Amino acid sequence: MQAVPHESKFLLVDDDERLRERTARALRDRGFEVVTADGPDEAMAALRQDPTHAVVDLRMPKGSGLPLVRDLIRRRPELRVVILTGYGSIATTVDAIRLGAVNYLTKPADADMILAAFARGDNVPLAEAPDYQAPSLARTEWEHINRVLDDCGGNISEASRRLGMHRRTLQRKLATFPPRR
Amino acid sequence: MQAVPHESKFLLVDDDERLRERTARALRDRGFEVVTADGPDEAMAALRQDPTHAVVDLRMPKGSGLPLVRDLIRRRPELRVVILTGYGSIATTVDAIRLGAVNYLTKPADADMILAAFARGDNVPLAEAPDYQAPSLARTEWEHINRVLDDCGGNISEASRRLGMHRRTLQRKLATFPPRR
DNA sequence: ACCCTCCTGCGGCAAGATGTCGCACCGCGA
DNA sequence: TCGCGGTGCGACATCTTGCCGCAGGAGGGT
Repeated sequence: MQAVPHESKFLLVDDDERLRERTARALRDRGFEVVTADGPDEAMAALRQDPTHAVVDLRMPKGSGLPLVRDLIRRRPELRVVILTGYGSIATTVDAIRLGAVNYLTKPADADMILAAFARGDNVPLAEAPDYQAPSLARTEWEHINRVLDDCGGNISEASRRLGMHRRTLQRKLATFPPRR
Repeated sequence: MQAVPHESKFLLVDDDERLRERTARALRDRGFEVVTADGPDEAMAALRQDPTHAVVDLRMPKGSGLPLVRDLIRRRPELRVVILTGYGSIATTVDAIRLGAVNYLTKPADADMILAAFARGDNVPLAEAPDYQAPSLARTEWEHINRVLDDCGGNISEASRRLGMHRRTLQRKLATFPPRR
């Protein structure tokens, strides 16, 4: 697995400005150039700055990011795209890969995860020994909670509603295992 | 989403004979031709019977099904392949899609799910409204349990160990929500 | 300022779920 | 036949959860 070339230029597409800028900064700190866009139109326009890699959030206010992925790749076939997907929504991930994305990322993704996704996306590891380890129930629960919580922008009440659990319970769970970040 | 043509011929690749034959029968009952294989070698050999669609289990005793997917598609580019993946192991699913598989299925998959996967795999639904519904915790827990349990061949003790929960607890959960099948 | 709504954190209690024993039984291979 | 591991189930202590309630804060509308 080779690393991402240092002269790469990233295009970040996400509607959440805070998250986007934070990630952008993290990538810049690592010496990469970064351009950002908060929606499909801006993203297409940003192609003029010739990014080499793109990170696209699949779930944006103005519809799915899927058409954007298609358009980006159509316009710039050499552009390497990874998608940011909310929950482990495999279905749309699969769609995105079919459209030419090289990899996917689940939502709370930091700069290192992004770089790893690109590095890994460039070559399909055929030899990979899938010594499938069944994740423990506690672990999947934990990840799902984190994902939904992140998806609700940290809103505990909202997250508890979506998760179908009592707010007090979520609070207690979060107190037990402190959420990352 | 168009249906799978009636003159399709399926190739089922799975090391579990019972499951394989059961699925084969289900597909034959729906009027399709079916050939089966219990491993990569048999699968490649079965290409001589000119299947149009293939279902490949990614997790087989002799290593990953990934190389097989690649070889199948390389030899028969027009062959439509969907993969059978254990848990929501997105990573290998993504690899398989990159290799040219048209869709994926999670493990306890019946004939109808297989047909649906093929039907859906033929066209990427760009318009799909991703009205992401966060699945409830209970639901994801339920699905994960089912997957692992299936993966352990129905062995409750083994599944409880992998899930990190007490056997008695798993028993009780299974008694409450009866597992499908 | 006022009201209203929503979110947050937390205490407490009853009800429910879980961990941990133990026991009887069964199938299988040495 | 023995040992091993799986299964189903009962009982009980203990942890977890649901469901109250309350106080405080942030934001919007009047």
